[in-house]
Amino acid sequence: MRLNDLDERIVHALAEDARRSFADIGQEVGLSAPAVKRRVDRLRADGAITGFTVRVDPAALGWETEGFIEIYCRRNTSPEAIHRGLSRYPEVASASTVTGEADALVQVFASDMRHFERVLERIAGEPFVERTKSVLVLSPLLRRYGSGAPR
Amino acid sequence: MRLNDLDERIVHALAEDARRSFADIGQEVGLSAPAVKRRVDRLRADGAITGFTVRVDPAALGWETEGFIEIYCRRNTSPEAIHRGLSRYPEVASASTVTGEADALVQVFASDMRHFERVLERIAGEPFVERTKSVLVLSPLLRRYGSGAPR
DNA sequence: TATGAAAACATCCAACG
DNA sequence: CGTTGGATGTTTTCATA
Repeated sequence: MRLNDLDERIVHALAEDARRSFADIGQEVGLSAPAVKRRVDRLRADGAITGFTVRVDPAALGWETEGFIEIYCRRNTSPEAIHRGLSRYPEVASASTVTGEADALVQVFASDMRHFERVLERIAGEPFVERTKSVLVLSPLLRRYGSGAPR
Repeated sequence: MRLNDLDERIVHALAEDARRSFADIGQEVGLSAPAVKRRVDRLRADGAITGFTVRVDPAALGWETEGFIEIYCRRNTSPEAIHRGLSRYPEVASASTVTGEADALVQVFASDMRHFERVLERIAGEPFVERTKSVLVLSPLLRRYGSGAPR
């Protein structure tokens, strides 16, 4: 799908502050509050906007330990099953199915090594998980668009 | 700083939908709306919450192809050198040094496979890079938090 | 099909207990 | 931290181009 100029400016405004009022955004882009809302509703319905989220500083939240867990699933595990299984963990920041040997790559934030280990063990114990392989982040070099989508 | 269980549940609720009302979140965590707002204000002031943003479908913005590149560096490559080398690529969304066999894990968004391949080749040709190993994202299952502050 | 005006409704937030 | 009430924001309805 293609965004027009007005939509792009609205998305840009929301990207900077997703809690700005529609009236406020409307003033910036030259529309009334209802007009902005209608466009945002349409963008959500079309799937261009998938949601609104909070930008957090992991360290400030006490999540000092970051790592990636590669998951090797049992045969015939659906992506939906993986999603269901992983979405219960608040420590999971992102997850994707990937090409290559592993089936999924999961990004995890934990308060410390003990916490990370505990999460790893619980995920490894999920019924759809055959085995895991994990790497710890030593130091984040770049976090341009974060773990989310780029703008 | 340390945040308690209540703060964490509030952040989690906002991560799922940053435009939910404070009253709504309050019901979930067992607090009144003003109490939730006070905590959110404090989390913002402390830098734990750095803002609110919109989650956009990368495809809608023309970023159809996502992948991770593991970088194996030459001996004696500093994290700073990796950072300098990678920060010139707008396609690089995040990068970290990691434990394990590879030295760094790099997240890349590209417009399509050809674009991704071009970026991969250019990164592989960097003087500090010995070899690379990459996986493509088949489908993103979960994308919970927005970006933290770049460090 | 998209917009603005207006009204009904919900939410926010500063002051107070 | 909860409650209150005036201010502000949201969302539906309706008329218009």
